[in-house]
Amino acid sequence: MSTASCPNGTTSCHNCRMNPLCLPLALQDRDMNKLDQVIERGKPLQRKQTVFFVGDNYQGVYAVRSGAIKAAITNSDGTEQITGFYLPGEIFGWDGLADGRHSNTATALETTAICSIPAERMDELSMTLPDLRRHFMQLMSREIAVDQQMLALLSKSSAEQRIAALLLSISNRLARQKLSATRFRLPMSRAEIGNYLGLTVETVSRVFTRFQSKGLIAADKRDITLLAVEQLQALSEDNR
Amino acid sequence: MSTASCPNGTTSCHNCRMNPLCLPLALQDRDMNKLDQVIERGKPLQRKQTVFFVGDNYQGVYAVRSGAIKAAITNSDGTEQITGFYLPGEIFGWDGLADGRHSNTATALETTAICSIPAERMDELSMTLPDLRRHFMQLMSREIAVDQQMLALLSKSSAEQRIAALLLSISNRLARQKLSATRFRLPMSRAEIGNYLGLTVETVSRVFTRFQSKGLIAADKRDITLLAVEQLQALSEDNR
DNA sequence: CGTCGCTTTGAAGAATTTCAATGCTTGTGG
DNA sequence: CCACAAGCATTGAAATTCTTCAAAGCGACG
Repeated sequence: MSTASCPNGTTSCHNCRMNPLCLPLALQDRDMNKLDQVIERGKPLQRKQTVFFVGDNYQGVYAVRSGAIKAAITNSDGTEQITGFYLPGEIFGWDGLADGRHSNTATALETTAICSIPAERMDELSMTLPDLRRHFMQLMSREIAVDQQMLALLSKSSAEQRIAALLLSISNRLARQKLSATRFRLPMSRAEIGNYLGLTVETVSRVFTRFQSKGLIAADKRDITLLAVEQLQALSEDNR
Repeated sequence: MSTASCPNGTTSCHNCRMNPLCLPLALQDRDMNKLDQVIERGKPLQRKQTVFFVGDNYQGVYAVRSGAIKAAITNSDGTEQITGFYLPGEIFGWDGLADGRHSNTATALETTAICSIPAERMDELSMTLPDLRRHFMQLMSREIAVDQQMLALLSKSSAEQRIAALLLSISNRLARQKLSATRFRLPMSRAEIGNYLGLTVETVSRVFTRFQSKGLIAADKRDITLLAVEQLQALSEDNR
C-alpha cells in the first residue's frame, strides 16, 4: 500500500500545505499557517489499533493521511456494525461531537497515518477563521450527505448493486486523492464488506465471483481492477 | 394532528423561547434574544408541498415546528429514496451545506409549520455566539450519529427489527418534544415506511399485522399504540 | 509442516419480493 | 345523495434472493 501522498515515517505535515490532504479546502495562505500549528501528528497506527472506542470522550476529529480506518458501532449483543470506511484525505470522528462521547469505535484496517484536529483548537479557529469554520461545517455536511447516500443504497438495492456501489465509491474517493481509480487494493476483508453492506461473507464472495465471470472486474483476493466502470455504474443505479 | 407546541396560524416564535422547539439547546437568554431575530417564519406548508428540491441552492436549514417532513434523494431512474423523516423540534437541510446545493428534496407529509434559519445569519451568529456555533455543530453531529445508527439498522436487520426500530425511534423523538410516546399518528404511508426501510409495502403491512397479533402494538391504519415497548426494544436489538 | 485467517463453493432452507386480487376510505361529479 | 374513481392497506400464492450450514482451498507465518 501506502501510495499515499504523505509517506508514513518521517513526514512533516508541511505536505499538507502542498497537497491539501488533511483538509482539502483551498484556504488562504495565512489561514493555512495557522492551521498547520493545530494539527497533531502521531506515530502511524498498526493494523487493528484503535483511534478511539465507543464512549470515549470526544477530543476532536482525525484526518486519514495514508492507510484506512473503519468506524463501527457495537450492538447490544456485542457484535460490531461497521458504519463507515475512511480513506486518505477523509475526516472521521464527527460522531462524538454531539454529546461529547464517540458513538463509534475507530480502528485501523492496515498501517495507517492520521492527523488529529483537537476540539479546542477547532473551536478557537472557528472563531478566528471564518473560512475554516465554514470548511468544518462543509465537511460535516459532506459526511451527512455520504451517509444518506449510503442509506439510499442499503434501502433499495440487491447484493450486486451494493457491492458495485461500494467499489465505485472507493474508486471515486481514491481518484479525488489522485490515486488510481481502476486498480487498488481493498483495505477491508470480505467479511467487513459484508458487515458494512448488510450481506454475509458468502454472498459477498459470490458476487465478486459473478462480477469476474461477467468481466466487470478482475479480483485477486483484495487486489481489484475495475474493467467496466460504466457497466458497474449502470448496475448500481438500476433498481432491482 | 398539530398537538405541537407552537400552534400553526398566528404564532409568534416567542414560543421558541419558552419551549426550545426550534433549537433545542439551553442557550443563554442573551443569545436567545439574538437568535429570535434570525429565525424566519413562513406560512404553514400543505401536504406534498416542498421546502426545497434536489439541486436547489442551499439557503440555510429548517426546523420543524409541527407536522412532519420527509427528505428524499431522487434516483437516476426517477424513483425516490427517502433518507429521513423529520418530526417537530428537528432540523433538516444540512445536506446542502457541503457543496451549496441540496442533495435531497424535502416535502411536507402533512400540514407542517417550519422555521428557516438562513445560512448567512447562521454564519454571522456562529462568529459572535460561540455557544450557538457549538450548538450548530452538535446538531450536525447528531444528524451524522442518527444516520449512522440507521445505517447499522439497515445493514443488520430483518423486516420486523427495522419496523420495531422505526416505531421506537418515532416514539422517542415525540417523547423528547413532550408528546405522547405510546399513542401517535404516523405521518407517513406504509409505502413510505417501506421505501425508507428498504422493504415493500406488502412486507410492511404484514409486519404490522404480525405485531398486532402478537399484541405488541395496536394499529388502526396510521394510528398506532405501542403496547409492549420492552418487547419491541428487545426485538429491535437482537440480531436476526 | 501445520495452523490460522480468509476466501470460495455447494446445497438446503428461510425470508422477502413479486404478482394478483380484494377491501376500505375519501373525495368528486353527475 | 349516490356512484365511481383514486389512493392506500391488506392478504394469498408463487418466485427469487439471500442466508445458513457444511466443507474445502489457499496463503502466510511461526
